[in-house]
Amino acid sequence: MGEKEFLASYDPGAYPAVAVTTDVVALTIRDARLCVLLVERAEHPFAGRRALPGGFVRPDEGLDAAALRELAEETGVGALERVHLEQLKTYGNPGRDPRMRVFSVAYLAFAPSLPDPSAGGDAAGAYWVPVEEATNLAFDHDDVLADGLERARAKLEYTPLATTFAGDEFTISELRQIYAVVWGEELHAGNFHRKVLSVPGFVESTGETATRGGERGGPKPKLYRAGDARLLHPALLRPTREDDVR
Amino acid sequence: MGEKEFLASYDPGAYPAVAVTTDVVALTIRDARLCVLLVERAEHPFAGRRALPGGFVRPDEGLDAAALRELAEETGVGALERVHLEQLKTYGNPGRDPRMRVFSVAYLAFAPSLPDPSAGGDAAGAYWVPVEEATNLAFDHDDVLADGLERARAKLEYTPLATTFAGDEFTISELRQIYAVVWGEELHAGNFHRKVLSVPGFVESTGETATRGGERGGPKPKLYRAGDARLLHPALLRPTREDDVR
DNA sequence: CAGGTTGTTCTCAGATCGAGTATTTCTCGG
DNA sequence: CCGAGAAATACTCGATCTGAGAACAACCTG
Repeated sequence: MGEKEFLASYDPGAYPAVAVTTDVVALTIRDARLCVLLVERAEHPFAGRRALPGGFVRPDEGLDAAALRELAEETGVGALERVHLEQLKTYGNPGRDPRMRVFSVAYLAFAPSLPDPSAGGDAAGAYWVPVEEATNLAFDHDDVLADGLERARAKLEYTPLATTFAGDEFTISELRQIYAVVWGEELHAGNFHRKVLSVPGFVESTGETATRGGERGGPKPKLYRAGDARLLHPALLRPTREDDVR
Repeated sequence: MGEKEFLASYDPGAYPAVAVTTDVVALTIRDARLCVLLVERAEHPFAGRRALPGGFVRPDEGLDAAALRELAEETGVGALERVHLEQLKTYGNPGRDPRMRVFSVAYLAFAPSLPDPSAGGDAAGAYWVPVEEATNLAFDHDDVLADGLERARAKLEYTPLATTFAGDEFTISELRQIYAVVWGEELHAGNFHRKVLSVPGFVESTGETATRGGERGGPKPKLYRAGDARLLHPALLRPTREDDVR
């Protein structure tokens, strides 16, 4: 019966204290690797272990605002205009924090390549780690990261969010690289090209051309910017996986 | 820095109390209408208004368990084997409950047609309401319901969850009805038939035939049961919507 | 300059889709 | 008991989409 059962009988202090935090799975691409932002824990539980950045939701702060603030504190502000931030899932198993009942609302963030976070913000020990190396995290953050990665991979299929990993202007090949890195498999260049240009609103041409060809040769590619689509229609599906049955 | 910032400086009682609840968007199909389970509030805030069923998460209870318990309390147990329950989203804006800071973890449930809930359980005022009539709910439950409906509609596209609205055995037409009711539009019978049978693992034949034809005529349809697929490959897409751009 | 790489466009066969038709088997109201 | 209408299922057809590969020119590096 909604909150009413609880609140009708609510006696402040009668219940054990609970805390609500937000944790952020912030993803970016650096050197053709998918990386996640981690911090090193100094304090007691899991001291020395790496964890996702996060923290307490303040009394008058919304959840989205709390996640955005945490991210800004770790990465240094300013770069935050182009990030995409969305709620991922809430984790609240008893015992996930050894000290008290903590509910963590996890968020997923996509960011273009950012400078090393150590420089700005009050977070001394924050850094980007390739996702394959981000194991053995504190709390249940291994699970959170895994859920975030799966969500990110799925979102690339039917939303234009891959463009938030790129700069303002990008080439089709750079976009393909993003898909390849996040999905962990190469894509057919010709088909990808055709597909991207055929989905309405995915990218729009700037009319310009890059000043240089690729690293190892090739013509100067055309430049594009993100279009106005919110959903890709039809979707860009991952190469067939076998995990569709069981 | 995870929970550590908060907990390092945590002084029980120094922070205003917060509460965590679960609310359930439980959907079923009755009389060819998509219905949601609502309860009538008796107590103070929003007294007399309808709300989603939900309640306080107990100290040693996980989130999924809390949602399942709430649902069982409202619908009467027993029927719970065939329900699908998944986390939807967490709502925690300050002010969403006028009395104190409440975080609500919303769940989405799909259930086959159930008996009227008033009969069983301790919830006197629970009943199924067609979703179009479920407006003006307490708290921010209008938003929660809207999010749940959108999620449900999307999930039918790429998962076999529509079968959880049906009984153990069903006909292709009954399945089509479910899609039509949830999506709010008719589907081409022939194409739907072809599609369902061509997606591996969606349904499997029981070899049996219904004992009767349709209400208003037609041959006795074949019976099927849910297959072992977790994802539909390729997906069953909704007829083209225009809300893909903006 | 030569060889290898890349951006971009085409081709082609196979799968899929929307729409419509055909056929057969029912139910129901005279 | 009959005939009309409805539904289950199968089939057709043209348009579209997909994956795989080839072609070609532009461009880098050495």
